[in-house]
Parts: sequence; C-alpha cells; structure tokens
Amino acid sequence: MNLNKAWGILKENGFKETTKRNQILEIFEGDERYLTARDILDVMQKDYPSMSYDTVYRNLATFVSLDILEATELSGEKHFRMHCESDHHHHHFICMDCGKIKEIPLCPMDLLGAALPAYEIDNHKFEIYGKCPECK
Amino acid sequence: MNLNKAWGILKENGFKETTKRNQILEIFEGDERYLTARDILDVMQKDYPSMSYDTVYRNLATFVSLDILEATELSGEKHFRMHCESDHHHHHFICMDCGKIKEIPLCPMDLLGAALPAYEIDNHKFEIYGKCPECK
DNA sequence: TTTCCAATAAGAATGATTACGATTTACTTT
DNA sequence: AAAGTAAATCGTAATCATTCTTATTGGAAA
Repeated sequence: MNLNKAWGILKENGFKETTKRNQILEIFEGDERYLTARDILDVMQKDYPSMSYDTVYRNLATFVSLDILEATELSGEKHFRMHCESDHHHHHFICMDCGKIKEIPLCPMDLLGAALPAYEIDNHKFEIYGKCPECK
Repeated sequence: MNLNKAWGILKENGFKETTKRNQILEIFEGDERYLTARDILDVMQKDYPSMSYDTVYRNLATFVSLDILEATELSGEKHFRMHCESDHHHHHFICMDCGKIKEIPLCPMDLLGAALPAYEIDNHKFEIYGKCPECK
C-alpha cells in the first residue's frame, strides 16, 4: 500500500485530505514495522507540537476500517502497519526486536477445512513471534 | 487441570495455601470459559467484600507462570482459563458468545517446518474465533 | 468569499492493570 | 500452644492506553 492508493481509498469514501492525515500515512509508508499510537504521536509532535492523541487514534481507526492499515495486538498494545500489497490471504512472522514482519504465504484455516462443522467461524489469528535473521 | 493438581504445583513451588487462592482456583475449575480479572473479582467480592484487584491480578499472574492457568488477550482484555489437561500441543477455537473453547488438535507450525530458516521462532499464536453450535 | 460539516485540539474521563506502604495470615520453630 | 517470619492481602493511589466531550479550526463546495 502506498500513499496514492491510500488517498484514492480515502477520497472514494468521502474523507478530506488533511496535512495530519497525510503525515500519518507518510510515516507508515516509510516504516515497515508495527507502530503504536504513541510512536505516531511522538513523530508528529516534532512538526505539530499540539497534535493530540485523539487525532491519532481516530485516524488509525479510520485507516484500519478502510483496510489501509492492518492492526494487531502485541503485548497488550495495539500496533499498526501499512496493509500488505499481496492480494492473497497470508499471515506474519513478527520480529519482536525490530518489529519488522515476514509474510507467511500459507494459512492454517485451509487445512482445518471441515474440521469444525456446526461451528460458525468469524475470524482467526495466526502469528509467529521471534527474531529475524538481522536481529538474531 | 483440577484443584488437587494445581495445589500440588503451588506447594512444590513454595506458595502458601490461602482461602482466596483456593476460591480463585475453584472458580476456574467450575467454569470452562475464558474469564477476566473483573469476572473473578465480582464473584469473590460476594464472599469477601474487601477483596482487592491486587490479589486477583497477582494470583492470576502466579497461576499463569506455573502453567495452572492459560491466558489470552481477547478484545484488549486479558482472559484466563484452566490449563488444558491434554498433554500434546494444540490450539483453540473460542466462542465469542459464551467464551467456551474447543481444542484444535493440530498446529500450523508443524507444516511450516523449515519454511523460516535463519529465523529464531520463540512463540506463536493460533486461535479461531466465532460461535459454537450452542450459541449459533 | 461564505458557508457547512468534517476534522482537530485540549483536556477530562474511563477502564484495565500495576505499585506500594500497612496490616494480616499461613506456616515454621520453639 | 505461643511466637516469629516471610508471604499474602488490603486499601488506595498511580499509571498506561484509549475514548469521550466540547469548542474551535480547516477543507472544499456553493
């Protein structure tokens, strides 16, 4: 996901182009790690000392709802990153040192198939945690 | 996991037998759902109006560290339940309505095998969320 | 340019969790 | 059984992430 595509989605859905919104997206475009709301605020406040948490959280929620960002909960805190470009469903290895991810092309749900008849499956989470080759 | 086994582990590790601790364990023994710290406190305060959060959280952390309870984070809150009896590694389907679980006997990590060479894998999470047959 | 409504700022509120000094309790030793 | 000791608990306050509220600002349409 890049800035242009993100703005396309936002415009399609009637969201206004604001400087704050743009800078939040720029931060994510330039960082492949999972970031917290605080991470974003810290960067933003260098340029906008009056930046508020509310603006960060509100926009992060907007971006996630439009599939511009993807979110996961790591050690009790919500983390965000640009939504993957790859069009097919996949999962992530997450480096707990640097926060970078590696795509895992397969999904365990494929194998489960009809292993859970009578169950309504709404969602699933599969994540692998550890250290990437660079951090090891 | 039952009360006796839990107390065996606790005694082995030098923990004292207290009434509060015992009642927390009894609650988990009698409930197969994932419960929050608040759930525990609410039940306990009927018998012990002075019960404090500190006691709940401290004991939950103790129990998890001794593998008496297992924990997971559901919609931003830590949830706990008795550690499964089954000796082999498995995962869970979790009903988001009633909180009950169903064991999934297979683990996606088996398939990944050597798909992540050079990566240090410390941990993984695989959970399926939805509605169980009773709640559907 | 003016107007309208979304977007933001500022700060208070909330909810979960942790921390801490004072007190009580369980277990050990006498 | 009584006393000693360290663990466990209480009561309360602090902290952290997140959300809410109200007034103000800013983007874009008329």
